[in-house]
Amino acid sequence: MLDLNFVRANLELVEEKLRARGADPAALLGDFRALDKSRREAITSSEQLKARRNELSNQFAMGMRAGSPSSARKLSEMPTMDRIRAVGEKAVDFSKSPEGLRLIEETRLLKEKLDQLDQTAAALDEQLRLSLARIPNLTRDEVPVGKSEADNVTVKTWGKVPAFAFTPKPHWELGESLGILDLERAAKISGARFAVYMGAGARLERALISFMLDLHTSKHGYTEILPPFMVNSKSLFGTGQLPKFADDLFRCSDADAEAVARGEFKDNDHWLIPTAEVPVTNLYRDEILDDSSLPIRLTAYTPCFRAEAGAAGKDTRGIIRQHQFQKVELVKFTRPEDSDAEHEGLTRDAEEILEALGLPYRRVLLCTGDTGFSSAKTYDLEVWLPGQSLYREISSCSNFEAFQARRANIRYRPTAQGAKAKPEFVHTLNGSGLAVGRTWLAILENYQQADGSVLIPEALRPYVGGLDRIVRQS
RNA sequence: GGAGAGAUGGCCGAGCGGCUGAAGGCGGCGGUUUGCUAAACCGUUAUAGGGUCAAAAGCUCUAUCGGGGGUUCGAAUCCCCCUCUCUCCGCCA
Repeated sequence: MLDLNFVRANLELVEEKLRARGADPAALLGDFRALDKSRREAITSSEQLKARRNELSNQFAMGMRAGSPSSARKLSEMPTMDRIRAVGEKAVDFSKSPEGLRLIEETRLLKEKLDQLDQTAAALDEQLRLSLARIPNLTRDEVPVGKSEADNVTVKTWGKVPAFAFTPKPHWELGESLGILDLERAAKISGARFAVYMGAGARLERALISFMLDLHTSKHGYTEILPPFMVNSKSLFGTGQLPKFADDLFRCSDADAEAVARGEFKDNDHWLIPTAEVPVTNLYRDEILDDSSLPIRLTAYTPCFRAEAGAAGKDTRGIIRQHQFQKVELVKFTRPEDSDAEHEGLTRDAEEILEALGLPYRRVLLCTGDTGFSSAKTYDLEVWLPGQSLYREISSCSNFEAFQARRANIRYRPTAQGAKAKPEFVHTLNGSGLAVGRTWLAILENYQQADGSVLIPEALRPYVGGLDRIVRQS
């Protein structure tokens, strides 16, 4: 979410940034000015009435105290004689006096007006909040302007694309013929876009998870987290999946998509996580972090569940696009001034997994049109897939700046300069390190041999019990 | 699932119908003292949204004691609903 004050003061800039994304500023910001203005007017007049109400209430309290000491002091604290007198005074209670009755009447009238005004103010506030919640993050200036992934810019390329003396096969052929991947039975038990891994295939998937977590925790300084795989809608709002992307999510029977569309986010409904980013980033929702604890670097393995509503017919072969896939995620919380460097570092941490596994890849800086809703800047890592002769996304590393922190209310208290430091929003970042399923298939395609077997990368062998090659299983 | 107890500021913890945004303590910050450190003492220390202001500071108003609703002239305090935490019982991987 963008800062309301910032949008108000920089409306032209916001419009320009939205256009760069290919969004329609008029549709998103349309009546922003008018809405903002009437919201503030409603708040102002409501607060004036409230000030008057409090004033009347004070007058009443003073009247009670002057007219009837019994109300000013606790009976139990009075000497006996005062107590007897105080009880007698109830007959001349201030609340029954003409002045008291006048105050009560004015307050009552005031309340009627106030109830109405407050309703208007709340409705306007809600409208503004909701429209703000649907505006994507502003991309940074160094993000290239472009419409689609065709306009992304390759920043670097690593590794040698392997040359084969034979025609390399796609992973679905390799997986089936090796007997380690069964898509037909997966379709039977769960439907399309699911996979069953068997034998060395299952072992390889598990090995990759451990390998990635180990590298990130021991070498890159991340703390391992194992979060819930279901979250509530408040969390999904916090990281930006809701309200806009409800269709991409699987939700449980207690989750109400229509309520979400109205801008109601609950803490007692359940949705399957589309990425570990959601539970891990929301770990610190509504908290004020200690300055000295930053940056916080967390890594988590989770399955990820995606409805893939808009992807009908896309990537139907193999396991590129699944309703459930495994992923090791990297998440950071940083001071604003550090997020840029931490973003570079996080991307490097993901790249090192690819390098350790000897998988050729390139790093791509996403253009404005391809950058995700919540992100200010995103690098994609794309792994080379010889079976299909193309680079395919295997990691996406984003700096969200304060966008998610503002939605999730994650702050820290700066201690610099000794001045009275007000809490500020942290910057959040995350990236895949890596998508395990796609790493699995990249290994199959890159390490396939003429005889149809697949070599296991050196670094991974300790994780598969020393196995150096996957051969056909019976 | 059943019974009970609880949720208060960065943290702990009082308050249980009226100048209570909230005692006290801890922590933080500033200062005094001190050869340095420590200790002691004094002061200060919530967040958000409005208004004022060119802007900031300041001043001012409003809201906030788990969330929502109600009673009342007035609610942290009384009532109802919900969520979460803890204890006991039941069930369960």
